[in-house]
Amino acid sequence: MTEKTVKAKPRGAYRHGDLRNALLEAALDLARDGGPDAVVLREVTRRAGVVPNAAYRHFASHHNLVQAVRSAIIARMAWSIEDELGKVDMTVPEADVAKASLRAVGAGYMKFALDEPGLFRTAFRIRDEVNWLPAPEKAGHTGLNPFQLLGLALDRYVEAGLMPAEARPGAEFLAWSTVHGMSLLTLDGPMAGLTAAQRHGLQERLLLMVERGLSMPVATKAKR
Amino acid sequence: MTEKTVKAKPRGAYRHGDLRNALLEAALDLARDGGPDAVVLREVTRRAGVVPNAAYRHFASHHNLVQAVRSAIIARMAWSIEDELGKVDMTVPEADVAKASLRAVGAGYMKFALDEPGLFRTAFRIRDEVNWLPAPEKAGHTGLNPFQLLGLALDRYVEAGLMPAEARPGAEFLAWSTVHGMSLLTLDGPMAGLTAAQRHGLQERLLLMVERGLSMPVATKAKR
DNA sequence: TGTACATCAGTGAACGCGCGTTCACTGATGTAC
DNA sequence: TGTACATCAGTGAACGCGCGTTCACTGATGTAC
Repeated sequence: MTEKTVKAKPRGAYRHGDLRNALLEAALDLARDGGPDAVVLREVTRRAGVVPNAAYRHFASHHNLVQAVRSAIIARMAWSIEDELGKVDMTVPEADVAKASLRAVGAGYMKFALDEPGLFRTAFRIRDEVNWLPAPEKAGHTGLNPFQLLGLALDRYVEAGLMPAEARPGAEFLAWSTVHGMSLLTLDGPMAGLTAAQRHGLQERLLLMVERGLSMPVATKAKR
Repeated sequence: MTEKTVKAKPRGAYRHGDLRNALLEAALDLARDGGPDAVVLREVTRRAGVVPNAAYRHFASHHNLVQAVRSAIIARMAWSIEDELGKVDMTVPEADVAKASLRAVGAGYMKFALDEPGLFRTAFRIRDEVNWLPAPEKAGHTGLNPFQLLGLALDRYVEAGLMPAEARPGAEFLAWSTVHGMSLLTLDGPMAGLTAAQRHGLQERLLLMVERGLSMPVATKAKR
């Protein structure tokens, strides 16, 4: 099989056509199966059926490739959230829409983590260098990234009168912390051994906790 | 400096005496400065002034060493939590003690993450293989590990009547998720850019959110 | 419509690197007599 | 108290590995005339 390498190489392989995307796709496959450490430049090119240094026509370095992978993963996470948001019944009263929207964001986030543990781990092992600024390659179909989708849901909370306006700044971090933490504890931590039913129960309680927590007034003494 | 390697090698280096601990200490230093990827067997032995394979007298493999490092880190995290618990005023009413205890656990956890980012990342990148069972090498001065300390604080919650007994099971995961998530967002995520004051404000709100969230009754429909 | 040419995506070979791990060894130490 | 000996912690040398990255190249493709 490996002895006839010449055969394996399609002769018309010059001008791949869409190598950049092929590399990115291969890298995502590796991340999906093996997490961040599996995203190895040489293996990526191997999968794309190309010589290792060919990657340098499209990515300045391995590090560069990995950052692109990360962005692609964040975009997919946005899809997952958008999926859940799409299920929200918009015909109910404003406050219920707001609650359901926030839940959808949290649920979509955790769903993505559980469905794609390799991708999730990859996205969060690697530090984002562009300081979490909005960028098109991280956005979902709506053009918004997960952080922005969360922000929107929280805005609805305020508009619906569910959250005091002065509690709005920073609320993303409270909400995000909880679902992010639970995702990680489920993937690699002490929650890994739970059944799906137990997990769902806890997710439910967690989202309810956030719902209530956000409605509370901000303590003034916190200003110090 | 490096030319006279002979000089650098203390002649009486046979029988190091406490090499296992020296290796562990060196590995912790590496983890502290460089995170999980910095815990490299050869560098660990270099720091201990010993030849690479000497490590194999004390650890079966690199992986084994890393697990030992992980346990040591968890123990230190327990110390940090115990520190905070030690500050709790025990003369106040039971309910206030319970609240303060839970806060102390959360605060100690986040404090450790921020004070020792390298150690924190190391402990949570590596999957625990023994399924999070209590083990002496992960315990703090009280003989309890962080998870157990959290459990105790929650027990007090129930005893003080702050939490319905049926909400107790799994409550660790709700509480842990929040502080774990915030720790990570602060270290490597979008909260990295915040000022210390902003961080403290959010930590405060987060702990308050947990406090309230735990007091709520468990929805029966969650049983499905 | 046909030919000459510049472009530049992918090739082929090689590099230096540090890693984890193995093997047979040596000689300081503690123990038994 | 002194000698013989077994133990075993640390040595020295070597291994194979896959990695990211570099260099000079080649030849299919699109463009200009």
